[in-house]
Amino acid sequence: MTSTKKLKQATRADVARMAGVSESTVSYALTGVRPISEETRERIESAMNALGYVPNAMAQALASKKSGLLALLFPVGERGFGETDFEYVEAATAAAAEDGYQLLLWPNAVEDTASLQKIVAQGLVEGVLLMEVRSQDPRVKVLQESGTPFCLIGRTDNSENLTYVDADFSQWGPMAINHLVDLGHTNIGVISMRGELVEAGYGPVIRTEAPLIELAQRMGVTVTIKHPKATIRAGRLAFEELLEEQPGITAIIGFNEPAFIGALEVAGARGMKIPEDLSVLSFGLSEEAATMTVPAQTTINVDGPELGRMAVQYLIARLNGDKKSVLQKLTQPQFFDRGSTGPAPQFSG
Amino acid sequence: MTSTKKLKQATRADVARMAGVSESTVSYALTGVRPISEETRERIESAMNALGYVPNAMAQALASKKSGLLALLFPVGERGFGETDFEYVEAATAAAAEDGYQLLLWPNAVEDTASLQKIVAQGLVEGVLLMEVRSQDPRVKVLQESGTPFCLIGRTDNSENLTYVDADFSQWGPMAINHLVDLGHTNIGVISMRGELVEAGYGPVIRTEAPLIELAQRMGVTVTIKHPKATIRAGRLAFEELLEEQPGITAIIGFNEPAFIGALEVAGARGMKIPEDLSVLSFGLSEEAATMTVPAQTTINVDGPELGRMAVQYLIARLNGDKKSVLQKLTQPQFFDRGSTGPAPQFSG
DNA sequence: CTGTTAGCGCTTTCAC
DNA sequence: GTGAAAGCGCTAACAG
Repeated sequence: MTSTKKLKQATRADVARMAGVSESTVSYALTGVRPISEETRERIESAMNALGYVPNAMAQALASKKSGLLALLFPVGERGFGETDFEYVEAATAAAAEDGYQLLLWPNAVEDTASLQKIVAQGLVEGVLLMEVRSQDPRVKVLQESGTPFCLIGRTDNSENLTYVDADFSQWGPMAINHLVDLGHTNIGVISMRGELVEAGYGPVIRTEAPLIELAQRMGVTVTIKHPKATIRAGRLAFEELLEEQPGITAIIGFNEPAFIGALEVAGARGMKIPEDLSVLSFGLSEEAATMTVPAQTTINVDGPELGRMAVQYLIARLNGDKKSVLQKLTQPQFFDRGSTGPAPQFSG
Repeated sequence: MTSTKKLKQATRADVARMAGVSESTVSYALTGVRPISEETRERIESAMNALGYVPNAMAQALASKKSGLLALLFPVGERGFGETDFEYVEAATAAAAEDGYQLLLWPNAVEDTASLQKIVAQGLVEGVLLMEVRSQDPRVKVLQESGTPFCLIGRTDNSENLTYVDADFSQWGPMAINHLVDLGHTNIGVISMRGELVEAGYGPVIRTEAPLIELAQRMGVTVTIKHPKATIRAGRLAFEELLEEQPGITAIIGFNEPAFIGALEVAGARGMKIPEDLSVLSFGLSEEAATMTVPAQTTINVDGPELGRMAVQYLIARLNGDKKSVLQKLTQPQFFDRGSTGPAPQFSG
């Protein structure tokens, strides 16, 4: 048998009876909200142990209007930077557990606001975490109107008054440029995300590219950006174009995983050695992926676990009644030097 | 403001009052458990719409003893085959949602049976899904004793009477051997998992290696298995040893991601071309990782989504009172030919 | 310091 | 077909 009969759990009434006190006294002994004599407390505790008493979560939730549950809303079919996603989830779950909360997974299409509305109206969860936030995210309004506390992992365009955590993409470009310029590179290519995302105003691309371009200009560095589709093939073409337009390129930055693989294939096919002939650096590439290439890739990444953790903490702060403080955080990028960048090659011709 | 004041949800009493019926009639209208006159039903429905009524999940759960929640117990700090994990979770979540259940994430150490016990005693969840199951898994006993229905993703040694889904590892080896033998290979190396796992009787390794060896022998194929630690360095050494012992090796199978990267590095350094000089095949490598290498890797994988989905379905079957049928499933391996295997090279010397 | 007493919002038996 | 009423197990005033 997979499961034996479900044995009946002891209730507070049982404990009260056995300890010879009232039910409420048992409650207060548990919460410590009011003083209990040492002797009573002991009687209650031994009764609880004897009965193997564990408070019923649902009754507690119903009576107190606190379920101890947080929802993690993750859109189905929309993946951010690959597999890093699970890191967020793991870290968020752990952070929640630390404060006595549990995480509920809610897969949901971004547009499906009807379900969202229903789901929060059920009163099951106390607060909501939003992943894969769009610059115009319809879910935000629904949550605001329902009065459910929430925290974004990411940002909308208009997020001044929202609670959120996000990667500070504005630092990624400058970090990369500085690193490469320090190595002597002055002509850099970028295999960025597909054009539609840029046109759609997708936050991460926009916030990354602008400061990158700006710093490059200030430093007198040539930067050429391509926006191929997210396929290996498109990446190959993009890099070939890049080399055509800028034969002097000595470094490339990738922000589009499949396309960047294509670019690296072309580099390999042309006999360009990494990092001797070409320095290579990826944005937002998971450790697993970064170590699969030969050589492994130097990356600039979002700190997923930190993001997940902070989001939960902010949300819980709101639940605890913090209505006033501005709870917004941009996390520092992580730089992993795995040796795929090196000094700019000297030109022989 | 992140959140406006939480507006009071209409209750069933409100609906009943507005529709001019009793509370219980509203309930029955909702569940359809007993016949309701067309006219009454309409009055109730319009009242519900007018009030924007949504049943309170917690009250429902308390009264009916059905929370609609399933727990997904995933051990912290123990990762199976890399990032495939999230696939299981996503698929499981979706499958649960289809049947009106929600998935609760419970990070938990395998040994922490005390927390597990407490957690199921709370009565919050109706059933439990176990990931990363060990051959001797202490959590199984706890769940059995508590009478909580559960389903394993994986297997214990003694799982005849348990509900589980697992990858059919016994097919992986033969599938790989057949594929390689078809291509003419007769001397094959395996970079498998670290030795401790084998000694500890870790299911996936044991179940994979034995049939692989057996079939190889039957087919007269030389197979040499190494069990390096899960590091690139260990993998390099292991492959060098392999080449030393078996200079005629023409194909290698990887079941240890970091180590296999090391092996591939050595192959590259020695100028062995894939697949011309060396055929390469990986077990349990995620698509992302498999496409990062050049060339991309042919893999034999567990069908994560299928596993997650089936696990939920089996669990729900148990919840629905199916106590008798044997609910056990071994899923077929997935073969992805990405071109890293090819005809065995002809010896030139 | 402790007990009494209403509920929380819904399910479900019993009765008409 | 419909209603009344007794809980589910716990919380939180309100009373000492």
